[in-house]
Amino acid sequence: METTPTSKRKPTIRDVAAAAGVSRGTVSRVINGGHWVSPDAKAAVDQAIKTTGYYANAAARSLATGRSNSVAFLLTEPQHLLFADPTFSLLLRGAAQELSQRHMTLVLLVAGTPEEHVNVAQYLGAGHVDGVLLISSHESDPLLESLIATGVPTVACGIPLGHASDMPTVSVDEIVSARTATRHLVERGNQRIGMITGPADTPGGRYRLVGFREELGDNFDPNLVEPGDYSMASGAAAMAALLERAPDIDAVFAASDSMAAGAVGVLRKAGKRIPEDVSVIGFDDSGLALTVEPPLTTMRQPFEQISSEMVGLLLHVIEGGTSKSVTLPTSLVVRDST
Amino acid sequence: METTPTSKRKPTIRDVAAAAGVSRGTVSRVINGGHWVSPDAKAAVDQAIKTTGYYANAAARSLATGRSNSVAFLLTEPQHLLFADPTFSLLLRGAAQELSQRHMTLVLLVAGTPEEHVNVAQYLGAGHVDGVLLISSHESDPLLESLIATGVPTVACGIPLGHASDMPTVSVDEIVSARTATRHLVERGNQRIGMITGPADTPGGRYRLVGFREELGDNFDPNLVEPGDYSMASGAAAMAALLERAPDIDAVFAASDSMAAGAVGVLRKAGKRIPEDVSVIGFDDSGLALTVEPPLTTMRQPFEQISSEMVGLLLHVIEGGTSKSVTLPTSLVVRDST
DNA sequence: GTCAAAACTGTGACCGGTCACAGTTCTATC
DNA sequence: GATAGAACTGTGACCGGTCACAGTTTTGAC
Repeated sequence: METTPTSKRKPTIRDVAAAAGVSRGTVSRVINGGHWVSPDAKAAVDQAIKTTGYYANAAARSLATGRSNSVAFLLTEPQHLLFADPTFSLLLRGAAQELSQRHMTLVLLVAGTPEEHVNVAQYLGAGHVDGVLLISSHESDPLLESLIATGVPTVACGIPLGHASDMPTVSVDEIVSARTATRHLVERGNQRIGMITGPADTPGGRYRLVGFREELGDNFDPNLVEPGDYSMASGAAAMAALLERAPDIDAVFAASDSMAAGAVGVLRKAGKRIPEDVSVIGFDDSGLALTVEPPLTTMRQPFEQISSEMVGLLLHVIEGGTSKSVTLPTSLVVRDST
Repeated sequence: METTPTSKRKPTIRDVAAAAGVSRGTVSRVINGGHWVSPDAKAAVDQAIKTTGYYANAAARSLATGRSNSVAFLLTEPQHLLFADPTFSLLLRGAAQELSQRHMTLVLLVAGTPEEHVNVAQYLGAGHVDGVLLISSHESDPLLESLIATGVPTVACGIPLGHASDMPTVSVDEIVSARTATRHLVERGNQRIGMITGPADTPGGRYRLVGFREELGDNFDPNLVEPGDYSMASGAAAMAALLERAPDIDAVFAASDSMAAGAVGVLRKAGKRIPEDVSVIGFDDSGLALTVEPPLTTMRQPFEQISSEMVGLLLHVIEGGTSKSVTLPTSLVVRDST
């Protein structure tokens, strides 16, 4: 302990007030924008803050104001899927950035196991955060109920199945996007088009399949549909199943880039050339798309915009504004896999 | 608004006390373990908590106890590198899991830009978290100084250059690991072994090169070393540079799997077969290693253990315990790229 | 020179918990 | 049946801010 300048307890607003020769109230005013305080007083306080090394105590402030200036980024996936999906990372990065610009903090909450569910419910109930960014939600998720019950402001990414109108959402038009992807394959002349879907209890899992089916119309063959869970491994497994059931398959639409990447691996091992023998299109444009050989054609989701819109909406609701939902467009990115 | 049970303000400990017919103190005791309270009183309080829907207010508790029951997961990389590196995700997941088991919360802080640096310093200064998990630190990082200055308990991942003894750390033996990787290539009979290093101002960037050089001894050729920044793109660029400078290169050791993956892409495009023409070994075993074709031989870092040790050490320091550092072993995982 | 409004400042109450301490009841022991 | 100690309970002070309000000074218009 050669250096012991940390010996004393942290300075409080009273210490600063004393040092500056003013009252607590004046110091508080300076901290919060400095309106209605004389230049002299402000200068003295600024100086005192510097010399004392003062930081406003977060807990005390929260207690007094009822605001915490932080929001939760809530993931409800089982752990092993969480970070496998680059989608989350993109949203996380975007949200963190957007929030930090507004001097708010992102608290990452993971509610994978039932045990964690109660932890999280407790945490949110304790008023630890001002709002919640709900990232992935499966149908009839119990957490959704308790979120609605506690009344904490929430914005969902994608429209939670069964709770379409319970909270503001930011989403892409799944059906239109899926139709665009499917049409792209049709226009390329593919005849036997398969699909690897996401879980049926997620909006992306359900509605991308709807779009796929709608676009194919009479050519839709339920035998060419295989479910996955968005992970690369599940994409590989699904592709293997499809290949076995329908060796003549000449194109596949995967509901995520990860699954598309898994599918590509299987196809290559099976001796198929991409796109000559089988075309592959993914969904997300998650950065992974470029690392696959060949680079994936995919439906680009505007993640930057999604996270920024989510934060914007959430803050608006927190401030007491009325809630509304936003739908953003996707775009087809053609690369070498089709 | 068909259901409006959320109308009234949240119940406080006083409401619970009143409902249970006991005092605030007794309620507080029940919440915190229930010692020294009669079974009758405890039952009444438990019941009252349920009927009122009470949750202890986090801010009030923090203010009174001086603890926040949350720790920061602090990243200091520029944004674009952050989530490209799967390493972070692994550590994040591990830490979140470990903390949630102890009913603590993980707060993700990103300090990429200088502006974010001051935000973060402020946040930490405000006592918002009980401790900090410092993930990636470049030499002479200003944030490091302010961390040390504010005296907030911190545990670093990897030994921060220039601050070796200023805080507890959890790390792997970089030099030994790099020697093991290099020896593997030598034992395979490779003669012209190159290396793609990490940034020289990070411990992994510096010491993995040291190990590489030590192991090669007189066979070390500085011409076969090219720096990267751990990203896939930088790995590709470095590999291209090496290939141009030394077309006879027959093996390459990359300081991360991401860079190895980038290198593999370039090698394949250059018509090199892996491992017949050029062997590639990575570092991390980050999950990416398995997605590369061929699957990467790599040095496995025990991320699960690293994050769990970090959390353990940090909590120990927070509780006032003495600090110590931990070094964990890596292991060679041989796959098809060597 | 008067007076009202604007600009500035200080004070006490309050946010919702925890904690130390004092007070009460219950048990066990001699 | 007195007494010590353990088990249990309630009270007031306190954590460190914010806020409403009251009080003081300055400004400007007539």
